Amino acid sequence: MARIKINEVERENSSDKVEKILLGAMQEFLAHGYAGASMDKVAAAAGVSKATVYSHFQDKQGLFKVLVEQLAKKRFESIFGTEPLEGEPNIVLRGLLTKALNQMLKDKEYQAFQRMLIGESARFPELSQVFLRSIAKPGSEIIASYLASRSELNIPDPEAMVWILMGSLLHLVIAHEIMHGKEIMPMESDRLVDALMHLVVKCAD
Amino acid sequence: MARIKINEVERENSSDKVEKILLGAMQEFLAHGYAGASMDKVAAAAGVSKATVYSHFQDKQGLFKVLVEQLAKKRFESIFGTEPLEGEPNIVLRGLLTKALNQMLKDKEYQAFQRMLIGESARFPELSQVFLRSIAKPGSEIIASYLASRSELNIPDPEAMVWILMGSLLHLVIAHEIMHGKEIMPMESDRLVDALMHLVVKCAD
DNA sequence: GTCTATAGAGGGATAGAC
DNA sequence: GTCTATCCCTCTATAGAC
Repeated sequence: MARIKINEVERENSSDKVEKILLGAMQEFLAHGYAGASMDKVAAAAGVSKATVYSHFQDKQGLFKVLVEQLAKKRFESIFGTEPLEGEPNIVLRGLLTKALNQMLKDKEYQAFQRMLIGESARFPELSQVFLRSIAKPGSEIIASYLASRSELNIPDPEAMVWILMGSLLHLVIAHEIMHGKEIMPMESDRLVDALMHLVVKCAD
Repeated sequence: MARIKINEVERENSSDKVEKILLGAMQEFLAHGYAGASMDKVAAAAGVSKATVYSHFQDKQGLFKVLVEQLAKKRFESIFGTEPLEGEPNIVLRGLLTKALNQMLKDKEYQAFQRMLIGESARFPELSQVFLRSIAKPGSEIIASYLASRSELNIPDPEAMVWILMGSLLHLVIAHEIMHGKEIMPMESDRLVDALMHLVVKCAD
């Protein structure tokens, strides 16, 4: 009985450390990229020794991959946590675009994640593919099937329309937040969403 | 006379080395990012000694900044080398979108540049701003003033429309080439351009 | 101006005590 | 499982010969 308790506690502590390491790794890798991050600083940020890091993860690459997959999973769940899309496009779609854009514009962790994924996409192509498969694609499909379901919108190619919608939002996030260009190329979120809604809704012949 | 000749030759050789170093730096930094690039390999790729690199550039950061500014300048000139936009939107605009998209999709150096700029945009915000100021903004303005000049298009907000157009193209380049997602999220260039042209041209009330 | 050689710091990864 | 101490390598940057 006492023995079992000890085992449970030990297992808990061990899992605790794994989470602390992943948290420290997140800080380091998101801030400095793969090559710029150091395992010493990961260990320090996690509050453990470097040897402990290596006892839970094979090497720097292994830790990095687990971290990215974990972050992608987290984002994935936050997408599928939304209720299914139904109702008036002029309200539902506008709400969706506004909410998605404002969330991306505010969420510094998301921006750092996106920046790191793109920055490392030459060295770690599988990881950017994980992101596309688990986040970009499912998100696109949800919106595409909504657009297709609203036949009154009369959209000739809903899938292409989704590329346009997502690309427009992405462009604003990259130019303004990731590349720090708010002052260089100003554009109001609402103005962009208005223009998109005009294209989607008002152009139904 | 002979002296002058010698000086000229020496000056030429020196400039030659600077260019060779910048070329080597381009290979290294585009392939591995700032932190992942090593000055030894830059020197080796340039065919000079490391000390020579440091005699022409202050340090790693200095070399990196000069390189990025040079690359941005090169791209800038290739944009302003295009003749001014005039004529039928259905031909001129479609041609522009198709050409711009296909060029970006083919040009591996451009993709690596974009990847690096985004990847380093947290550590070097001024450099991504150089890119926005010297490439993204001028390009946008050219297209915006063309759209505004064609009053028959009846575009309520030409600047917002440019965000949408450029964002859509950018999205395809990032998802397909930079993040290696051609197979995961397929989309034909022509299909995307068709959808964009439909929105721009056919929606003129 | 350019080289070789090297200083000096910090990186990833592990051995061995507990 | 976790730690401290350490190995060995590569990195940036420079000193000094030519």
